[in-house]
Amino acid sequence: MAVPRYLEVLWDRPSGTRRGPKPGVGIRDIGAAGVRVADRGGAETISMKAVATELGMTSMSLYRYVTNKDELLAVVLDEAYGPCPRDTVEGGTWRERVESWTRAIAAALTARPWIVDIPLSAPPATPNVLGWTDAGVAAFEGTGLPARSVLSSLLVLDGFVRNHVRQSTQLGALRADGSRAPDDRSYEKGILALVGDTGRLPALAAAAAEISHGEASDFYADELDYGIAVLLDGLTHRVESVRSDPSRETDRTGYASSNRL
Amino acid sequence: MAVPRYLEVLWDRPSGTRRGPKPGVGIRDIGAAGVRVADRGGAETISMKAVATELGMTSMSLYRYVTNKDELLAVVLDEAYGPCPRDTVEGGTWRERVESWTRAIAAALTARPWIVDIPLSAPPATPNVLGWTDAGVAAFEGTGLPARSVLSSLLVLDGFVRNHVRQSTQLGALRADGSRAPDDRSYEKGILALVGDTGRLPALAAAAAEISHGEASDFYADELDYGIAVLLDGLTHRVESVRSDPSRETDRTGYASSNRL
DNA sequence: ACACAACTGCGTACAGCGCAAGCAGTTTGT
DNA sequence: ACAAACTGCTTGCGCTGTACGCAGTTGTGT
Repeated sequence: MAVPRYLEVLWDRPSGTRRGPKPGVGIRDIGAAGVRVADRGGAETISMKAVATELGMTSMSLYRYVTNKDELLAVVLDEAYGPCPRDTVEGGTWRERVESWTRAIAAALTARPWIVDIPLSAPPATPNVLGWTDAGVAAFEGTGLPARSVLSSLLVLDGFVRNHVRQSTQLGALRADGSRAPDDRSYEKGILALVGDTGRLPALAAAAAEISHGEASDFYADELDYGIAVLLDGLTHRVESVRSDPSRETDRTGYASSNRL
Repeated sequence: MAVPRYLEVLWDRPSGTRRGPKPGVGIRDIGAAGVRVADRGGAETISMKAVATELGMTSMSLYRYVTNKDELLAVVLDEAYGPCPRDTVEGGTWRERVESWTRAIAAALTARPWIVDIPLSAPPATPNVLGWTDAGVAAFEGTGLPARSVLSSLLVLDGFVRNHVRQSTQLGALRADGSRAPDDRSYEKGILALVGDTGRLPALAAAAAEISHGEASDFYADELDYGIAVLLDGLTHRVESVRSDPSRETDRTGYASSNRL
């Protein structure tokens, strides 16, 4: 189970001298080409042919750089994320750092909403993606949380942001080019129209009714702010409990609920 | 923008009398067939041909029931979720209800991890999916949270669970058939091997090192417990602040952070 | 200098995909 | 009786990922 070649190249680890013609393109070029393709037509337009054509090659030439489409997607994904701006996790309290890290991820995903549609069968171990994780870990410095909890926290934050972006796109509040649309509440109204007269799902119908006759709002920003606030409050609670009882630092059973399913 | 026909049928809304031969299958049969296909080979094996063959039809016959693959996926998804067990949101405190709702979703997704791999371009307005949302809204009854916040909370919870299941599958801690594998920490060790000698990403390398020489643990359960605990703590904070200051009930600017990006 | 190995890029080929169009047979309303 | 509406099917098109093999280029070993 050696490290795949495209990863060696991405991490700039030269593997001795190479014979044969110089490669016509670098992997970063491939990633950038894929990003250009996806920026135009979304994640599902990333095909071997499309990326190859963008580079002026044929699709089969691409297989000299990646062994299959999954690797191509990983390369494109890494390029799409780009490097994490490290100043987002410098200075301030841990809570400020974590919040700004989370908002930086949200900004990156918002700029290219198709990122969350890329189907990957394994977490990519690429420089930029891991760079974001590294910055996230750094943001939690000084909290006293054990490493495992820090990574779990990053997963929670990242999961929320990813779902938020996906939902915003699906509801039309976020356009493919990253610009935002006003919330016309058509979704809530559609739910009302569909569910209202069936008599089923009374709780949801009531909620939809309550929402649809309020004043207009910015779905994207409101949702993001709410989620981040909830998550940070939860993390604060966690950090404070670890600080008041440092014996819990390596004991994660403290928060395990009794009714595991 | 009328309601698509497959939705009308899913919601049992008969549309007058129909001429011609009786349909050979019902949509629920189609959904069940799709679930059987995906149970065998994952979400990406759900094709028109595969589902049709499972039903003893040709692929083109399926188009008499759904207009495109997206609708087929929505039908399969609805069947895969199944109805929400309503007793999970009855009795107890709101926190207990919300926790058991979240764990019920986790159980449903864990039983069929391919659910999170289904690519949908719009949130499905199908009975079971909306039924889960309805139950989630009901779980929040009595919290005093405004409807919009309740839906936002459900999105946060659902987003976490989805990402948790995806991550568990990708790391090998959750198998395709829903059974769980022990955490061999191969991912952390892979990260260490790759990042360790590059010298970059020191925070992540330190975290991976700290994790990989601890005792073995159950990634799936630990991660799920941690996330749920963090989220519920955050929601509790939210509920308490609304209760102590009911004027915030319809004012969501209270938690908006100052540094929107 | 020369052979060989390694490498790049390309052309061809194949199975599978989503789906458009059209056709035969069945059921219903008029 | 007749037409409208419906089901299930066959055929076909353009697209996908990728296996295979070949020509040309470059470095290494003798």
